[in-house]
Amino acid sequence: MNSFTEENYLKAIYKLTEESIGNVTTNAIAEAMNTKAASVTDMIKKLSEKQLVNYAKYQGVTLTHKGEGIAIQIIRKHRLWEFFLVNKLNFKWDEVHDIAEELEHINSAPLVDRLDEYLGFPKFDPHGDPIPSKNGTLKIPNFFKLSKLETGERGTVSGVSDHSAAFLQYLEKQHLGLGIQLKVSEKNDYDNSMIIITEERTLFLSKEVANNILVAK
Amino acid sequence: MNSFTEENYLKAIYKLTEESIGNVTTNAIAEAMNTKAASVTDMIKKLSEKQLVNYAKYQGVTLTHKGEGIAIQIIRKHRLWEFFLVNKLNFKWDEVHDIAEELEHINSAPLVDRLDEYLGFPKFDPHGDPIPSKNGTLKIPNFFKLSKLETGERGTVSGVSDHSAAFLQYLEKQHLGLGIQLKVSEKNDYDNSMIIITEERTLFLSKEVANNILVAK
DNA sequence: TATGTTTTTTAGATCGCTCTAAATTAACCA
DNA sequence: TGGTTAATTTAGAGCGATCTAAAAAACATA
Repeated sequence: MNSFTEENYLKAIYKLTEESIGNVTTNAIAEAMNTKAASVTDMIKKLSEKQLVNYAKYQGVTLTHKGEGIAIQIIRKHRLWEFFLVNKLNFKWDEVHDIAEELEHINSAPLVDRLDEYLGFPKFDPHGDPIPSKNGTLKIPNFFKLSKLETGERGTVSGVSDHSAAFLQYLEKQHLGLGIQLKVSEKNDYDNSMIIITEERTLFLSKEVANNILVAK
Repeated sequence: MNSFTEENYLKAIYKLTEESIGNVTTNAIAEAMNTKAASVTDMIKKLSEKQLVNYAKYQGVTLTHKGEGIAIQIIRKHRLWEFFLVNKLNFKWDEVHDIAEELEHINSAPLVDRLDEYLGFPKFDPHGDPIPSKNGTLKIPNFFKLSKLETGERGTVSGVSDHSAAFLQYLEKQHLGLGIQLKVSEKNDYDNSMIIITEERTLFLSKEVANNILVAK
């Protein structure tokens, strides 16, 4: 059995691995976990002894097969619970992250399986992130940053890369949510802002916002 | 904020208070928590500093108003989650205790309130224990030990005082569950065993079993 | 490639919770 | 009421996770 802390390290390393090429550095983990590099080194050694990460001094880490499996199961739990909170308990998508951070550490395989079944085996969580299946497979959807669309192109809002309440609430205010169809009406080269048209309204979006919205073409 | 450990101590003290008269002793807590008396003394001091228990050396403890409030909220969460597991996820009543022991420490008032609403504000958990309301009130139902019924008396199975999987599975095997109506057909003074008649069958129950079944008259 | 900078690791300490062993206090009973 | 037993507390230590400060390795670039 692994502690909450160990699980959080594995999850952080998994996510950093997705974002980076090559090994994940000590400092990157420290930043992601809001802790100090020295603490990370200690934990890495422990995880390495448990064969959950591959580690050589000064070389950063990668997850072992076993470590990756655990990380994926935690992510599965997190996303299933988010789905539950939004679709059964009527939470808004900006309210569920912190609660799911706690729920993801509940340790019971039958609970996860029954929850999955109860929810109808959902494929995506409320933020558009794919939910790993029981056996740990996860098909990465083909989403693009909205900022990559060209003038005149159309897309459907399908995910976000910033899960903060602040960002999600901003989208809410603009009436932007998953499933919204849009068309790029104008792109501004100077600041990379853009103007888009949805069924409801015309919106001005900054570079930051357009970068954090994921669309399917 | 209190740690899981602190919460478990408060819960244990609350339950011991229900069962005993006067202050709860160090040894009783140690036994309930599966730990050593010395550890209990340490924790008691900490809880006392936080004003969650009243404590004087060698005198045992009582919960303060604040401590009792926290304990009741944990019990509320435990019982709501048990109800959820049985009634929504189709777990059996002997499978839910350990999972609820984890879920009860999830910290989110809106989560508890919405769960309560989602479940239809249930009054009793799957073992017949009353679920405290949001404001912490808890009406103790008027249940008796089955062993207290006299020959010829009737009752309805309404609760259990042993929540172990072993006991619950035994009841299951005898087709005894909440709501079952029964009549005492015979009591044996020698070993305090009894024979009861339900709609379905006639059962022999030992003293131990009859002591742990609660009935409403 | 040598030197300065950044990253990472090590050493040593702290905090929360637990333990064993020993000391202290309370309770019981002859 | 004094002595024995049982309950409780104290003292001191360990473990997991964290930190700061200092040392070591890797890197970057002039």
